[in-house]
Amino acid sequence: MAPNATRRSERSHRAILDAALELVAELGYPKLTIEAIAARAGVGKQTIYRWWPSKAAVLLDAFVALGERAAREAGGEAPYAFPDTGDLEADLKFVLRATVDELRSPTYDVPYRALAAEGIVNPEIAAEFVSRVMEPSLQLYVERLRAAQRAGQVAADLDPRIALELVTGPVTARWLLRTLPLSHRYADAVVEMALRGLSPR
Amino acid sequence: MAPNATRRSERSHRAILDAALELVAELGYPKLTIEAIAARAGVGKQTIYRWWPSKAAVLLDAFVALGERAAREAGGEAPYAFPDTGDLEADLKFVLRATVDELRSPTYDVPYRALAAEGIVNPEIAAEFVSRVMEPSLQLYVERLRAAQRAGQVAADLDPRIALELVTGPVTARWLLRTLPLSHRYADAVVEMALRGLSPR
Amino acid sequence: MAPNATRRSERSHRAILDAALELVAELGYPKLTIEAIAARAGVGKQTIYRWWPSKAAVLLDAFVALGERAAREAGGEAPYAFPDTGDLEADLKFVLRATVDELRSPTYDVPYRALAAEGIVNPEIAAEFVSRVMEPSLQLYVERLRAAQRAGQVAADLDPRIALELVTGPVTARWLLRTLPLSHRYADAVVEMALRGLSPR
Amino acid sequence: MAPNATRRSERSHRAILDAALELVAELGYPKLTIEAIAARAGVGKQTIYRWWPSKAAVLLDAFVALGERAAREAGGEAPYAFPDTGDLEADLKFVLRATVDELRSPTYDVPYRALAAEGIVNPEIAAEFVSRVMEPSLQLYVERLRAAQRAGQVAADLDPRIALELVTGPVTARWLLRTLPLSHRYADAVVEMALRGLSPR
DNA sequence: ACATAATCGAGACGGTACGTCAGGTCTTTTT
DNA sequence: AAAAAGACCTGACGTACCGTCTCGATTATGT
Repeated sequence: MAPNATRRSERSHRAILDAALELVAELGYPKLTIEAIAARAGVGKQTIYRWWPSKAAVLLDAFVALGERAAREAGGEAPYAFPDTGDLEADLKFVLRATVDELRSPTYDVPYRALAAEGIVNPEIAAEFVSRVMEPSLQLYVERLRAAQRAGQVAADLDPRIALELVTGPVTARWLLRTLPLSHRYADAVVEMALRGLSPR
Repeated sequence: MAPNATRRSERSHRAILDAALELVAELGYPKLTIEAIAARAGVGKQTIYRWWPSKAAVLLDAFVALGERAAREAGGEAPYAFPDTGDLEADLKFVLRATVDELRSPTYDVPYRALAAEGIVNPEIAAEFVSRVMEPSLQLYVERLRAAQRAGQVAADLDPRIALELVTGPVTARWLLRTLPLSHRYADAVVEMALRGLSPR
Repeated sequence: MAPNATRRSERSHRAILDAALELVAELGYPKLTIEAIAARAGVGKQTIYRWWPSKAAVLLDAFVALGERAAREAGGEAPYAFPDTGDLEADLKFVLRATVDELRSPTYDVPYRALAAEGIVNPEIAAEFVSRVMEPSLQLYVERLRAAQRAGQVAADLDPRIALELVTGPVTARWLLRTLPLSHRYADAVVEMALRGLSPR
Repeated sequence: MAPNATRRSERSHRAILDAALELVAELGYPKLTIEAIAARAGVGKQTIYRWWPSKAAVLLDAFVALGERAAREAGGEAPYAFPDTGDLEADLKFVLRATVDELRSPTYDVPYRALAAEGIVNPEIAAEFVSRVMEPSLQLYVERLRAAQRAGQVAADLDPRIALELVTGPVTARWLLRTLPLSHRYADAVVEMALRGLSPR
């Protein structure tokens, strides 16, 4: 029943992930089909069904692989580093602007959205998506915020895991629901408000 | 070409919306089909295609109608009022806790998620969803925040349309991506952090 | 469940039967597929599955329709007449030679064989095949033999339903199993032996 | 290319033939698959493809082996003897009744039919089937009929190869096409008619 | 009051993709 | 060298829905 992973064809594996990303970009997620992925990858449908339960699972693997490849190509040493210049506001703005850029780049936007949409409706995919895509970067926020707490730049009694959402939540929500467009200006405004709070000083 | 809305069968219209909500709750959005809606509503498929372009559009109408019905049954006069007790923090917590409750009730959760998921991938639905479902309630935040600014409880130079997202964004993001569970405690923490900011005072 | 036959598309019906006969001639029965029939007929697969349970059933209908068409084109009055010149031996030879010709003509041979083969392994098809294709012609033998009994040319105590098989059985068996080739000479020999018997007179 | 038969595993060979017969009895010929045979025989698929070109070929070998085994178990010396009591009619009835019994026994019926069906549509299998299964027994008829001719019980000018078909053809045809059921009574009637002929004496 | 035209329920149709099965080839490891 | 195991590409299966279309049957005015 369970296939023997040691005999898996690495050639086909790669081709499937590549085809999935290409096709989701060309057609959009709803028109992405397993049949088309198989055809584009030059692979039998069964080879996809043998290793993945759904098109969402394929796309998730493809997206994670894309991230890994990008990381490998970019900085060799510090793949997912969060800057720490000592200036928390500047660091948060830098990262949040980078996030906005990523969310607006077509390479990431389409599969990212697709996986988010699938996850909204499909808890298993959501769990995988969160643990493999979201959490690793969120964890970097936690670490940076803890450093800021140690430096006295963030109130010591705050839960950093919640604090981070004050910064990322607004951007994520805007991006997903398209209530209003994302911009660097918006990222900056969110960081400033989050740090200073709404109440006047 | 364009059907004459005055001749529309109100009976069928209602039956379709009801069937859509029932079925999305029973089967989940991906397994919801126009054919099943038609069968459950005792209606020809064409009657659905005549009035709606997609299952998402049907569900959106059904969901809006559900909201209107609920509002009609609840408070007769002020359907979507935002409390203003003078205590901004209390008012925000009250509303945000209510939002959390709504997002966790199965009646709302399933179709709400479905529409959000569709919107993520389908800009037209997103636009309709935002303008008919999201914006009306967000606008209430804007008004309440403006009142708070007049009362000197919120910094006067802040854009209330962005400020509100500091409060709602984290909740929306958690709900959509299921990073961590929603709770009243979380709602309170978000309001407190948003008002006071992360930096120590 | 059961489709409404009054709404059936006569256009598609014909196209399917025609395509089935064409394709079985081109590819042979084992390579005949419902998918190919649908494609050739310009029809959705479901339209075939709606009206027939299997490719054998399609082919059976197609073959019967072919026979009816041929009969309509040939003699308008007596579609399946058995000659009665008074000379039983001559009449039997005439009919058996015609049978041999038919069995050797590619138009009939391929689908005929296919249906026989399917029937051998599939009793439902066999029953339909026998009642719709075989029995009508065998019944003509019965009538002719009864006439011959009345005329004193065939022993009165013989069961004509069995007697006929003495004539047709050898031809059918040779044709199906391909033990030896069919020919007019063989047809004549069978008729002569059947009438006179193997024992010397 | 051509495998070396001396290194062939007799164990696997037997297991494959046994599995083929078991499975064709359980599932019927159309649902018999090479994969199932391999699984049942505890054998790799390639081991089947190495030695046989098709499932029909496997089944043919299995069926022949079955016959040989039965013959070995039954009479040791004269495996396929045709009785010659001097009474041709009795001898033919005896053999034809035995044939009817065999054709009605499930052990033989299913694979026999399967091979016949395959042969009808596939001339190569037909040729092998005829030469290995049919002809050996038909040859016995030829010899018996020749003896009868020498004894003056059969007209000397008849071709025994055709004469035999007058007896076996009707039975074979009935069996294959299932026009009417086989029985000892039917076998007897056929023998009587074949010997005496249809014409009155 | 009735003719008439649009809507309605029903569902057949040409399609596309589904997820599964098996065919026949190929490769890896074991005997 | 052959065998057991099974991954692979291929192609067909039979099913589910899509969105379009054609049918009477049923409203629901607008003359």
